Amino acid sequence: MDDLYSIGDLSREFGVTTRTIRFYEDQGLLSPTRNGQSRIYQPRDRVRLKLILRGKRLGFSLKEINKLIQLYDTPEGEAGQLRSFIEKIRARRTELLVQKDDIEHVLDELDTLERRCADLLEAERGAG
Amino acid sequence: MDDLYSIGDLSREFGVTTRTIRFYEDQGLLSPTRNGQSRIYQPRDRVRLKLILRGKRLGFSLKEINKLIQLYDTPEGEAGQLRSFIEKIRARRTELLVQKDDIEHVLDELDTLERRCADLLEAERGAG
DNA sequence: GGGTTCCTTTACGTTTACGTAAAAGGAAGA
DNA sequence: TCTTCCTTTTACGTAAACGTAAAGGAACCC
Repeated sequence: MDDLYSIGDLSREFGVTTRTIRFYEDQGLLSPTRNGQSRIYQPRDRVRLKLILRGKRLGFSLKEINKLIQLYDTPEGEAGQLRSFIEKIRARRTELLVQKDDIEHVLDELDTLERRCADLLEAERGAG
Repeated sequence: MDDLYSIGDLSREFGVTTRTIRFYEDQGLLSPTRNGQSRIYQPRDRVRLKLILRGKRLGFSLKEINKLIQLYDTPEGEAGQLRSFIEKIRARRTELLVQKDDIEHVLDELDTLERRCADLLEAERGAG
């Protein structure tokens, strides 16, 4: 229909089970509307699922993902809260920078490994 | 002593519990020597623990980390094995590139969020 | 020789993130 | 109408990665 998705649609599009999607809803990460009993997902729900899966790829727990999402949703005030939010953001950024560094290290190492393997293959071809 | 570490040393240095280190050993990721009953860690064990923790930061499971470590240790031949190793390496690299991209996205978003929070703080200061 | 600290093994408990099975309802197609 | 497919809720099961508690041994300090 008109930019509306069933649970099966999203399941297929993102390669996760319907169980998973329902679980995310149960954890408060998604809140689709209903048509009778059936869940109906709007584009914004789809975007949110995308964000959740990105968070997962980055090793965030669902709880953390929930908090990050709430960070977007609540443009709320109160200085204390805001300051602690900023702290969390900075901590997270530091972690991510470390992760990025890790990734670059590992990419280098993977290059080395692949070359080593290729060399070994060459050697076998020459001898075998 | 002379480049030897107790389990407590490593625990303190890397900020993990001794339970965790023993668990890694139980899973075949570490194999320290012994002095009587006590575990003795050589520099190479320390390096390996470092690798394990980096792997964890990147979201690898202990099983995957085990395989990656074995990739280093076994310069073994047989073409079939090598080809499948190369496949795995390439698949992993693709995943890591996606992760790196994810991280850059999130870093941008964190910047935006932090600025938003800072602005809100300014506003409160002006009003409060 | 009692206290403290560090180490050991054994083993049950816990959290996260789903998997999987059971039982049932609605809608589309032959 | 029968079958098939998609959906629902409920609920027990599970793998990973440790936490935590119990019970004990060895070393050091005063």
